[in-house]
Amino acid sequence: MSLKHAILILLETEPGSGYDLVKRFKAGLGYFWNAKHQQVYQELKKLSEAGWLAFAEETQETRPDKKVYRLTPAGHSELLRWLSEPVQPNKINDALLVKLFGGELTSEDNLRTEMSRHVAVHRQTLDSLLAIERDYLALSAAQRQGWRLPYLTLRRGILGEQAWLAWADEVALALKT
Amino acid sequence: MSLKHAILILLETEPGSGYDLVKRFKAGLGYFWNAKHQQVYQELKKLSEAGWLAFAEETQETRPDKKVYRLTPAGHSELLRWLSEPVQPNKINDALLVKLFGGELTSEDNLRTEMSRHVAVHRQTLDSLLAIERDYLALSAAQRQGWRLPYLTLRRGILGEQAWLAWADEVALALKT
DNA sequence: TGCCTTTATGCAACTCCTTGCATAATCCGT
DNA sequence: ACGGATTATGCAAGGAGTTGCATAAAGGCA
Repeated sequence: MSLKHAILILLETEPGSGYDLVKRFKAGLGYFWNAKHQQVYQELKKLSEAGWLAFAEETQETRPDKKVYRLTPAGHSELLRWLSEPVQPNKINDALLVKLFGGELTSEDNLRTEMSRHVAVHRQTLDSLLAIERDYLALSAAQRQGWRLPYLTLRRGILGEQAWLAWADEVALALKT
Repeated sequence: MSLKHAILILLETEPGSGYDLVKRFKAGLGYFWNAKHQQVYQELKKLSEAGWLAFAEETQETRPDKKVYRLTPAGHSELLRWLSEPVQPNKINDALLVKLFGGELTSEDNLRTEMSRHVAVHRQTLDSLLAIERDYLALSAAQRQGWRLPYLTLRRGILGEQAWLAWADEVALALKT
């Protein structure tokens, strides 16, 4: 999987600690790659052992000490290798659809409630993605240049959420009977 | 996770062997819940041990023997319990977006090639979903009734793939520079 | 005759990911 | 003064999912 490579990408841009990475995941990459803090720490350990990362322990006085990780040359070339190699198309595992598929066995009311719970989540995600898009579009053309590719991933999030919500409308209509 | 429950749903509709289930996954549920044959067999074993499934060994003459699994009453009530309980919103792990996010480190040509590979896959998926939809719409209103909810999951697939392809057009435009 | 596909199931070993717990200092609000 | 959030890292155990291998008989095609 590519948690490894997501971490390499983030650290390539800027070295940081596990804790930093978790925050950076939440701020951006996290919309299309999920990772709990545990997994990040475990992966950092493995990546160090593999020789792709090196860390320096930084002693802090008012904060707990931290390990600042950065790519080694081997890590850098591994990242380039991965980028040049095809990634496999995403596999989907969507429990909500499983539930809907088998929904004859439960009440429509239950399905409607479940749907509205999910609609709320998706609407909120869409809102925050649109807020990020507004910030991006407010930048000067020169500044936008650096975020060109991440912006395309943001667009994927926006179009994906909009399609999800359009689908939810269809479902609401079908369950109204 | 809900591979367990996907299997329960399929077997509730009709008992079958592991081999049957794998085929049924490929035919329908597989568009939104992936499982390799290994995992299906492992899961069937666990579900039997948990008392949610029972199996009968069927001796066949011209074919290898098989185990036909069906829900026990405990399995049935577990399925109802699961259906009545909220499922958590889906987490996304999309390696292609990770790659695009870090795409500055590689050539645009590489990104374009990668995208067209994925476009081909998504177009094909969309085509087969649309073919299934045509079959569904050709049914009589009475027949359609039984597939009402699975049809909604099919719609999710169709709208999702269309949105994906619309996004790919945006990306193609952005990478044309 | 020889080879590939289909039917049918499974072990073993591994990686990936989640859950629960644990520690410890500091900052901030009430 | 007390409690909760923030900063910072990690172990241990287990569940979920992948990869590679193994077996075995029958059907279809060239």
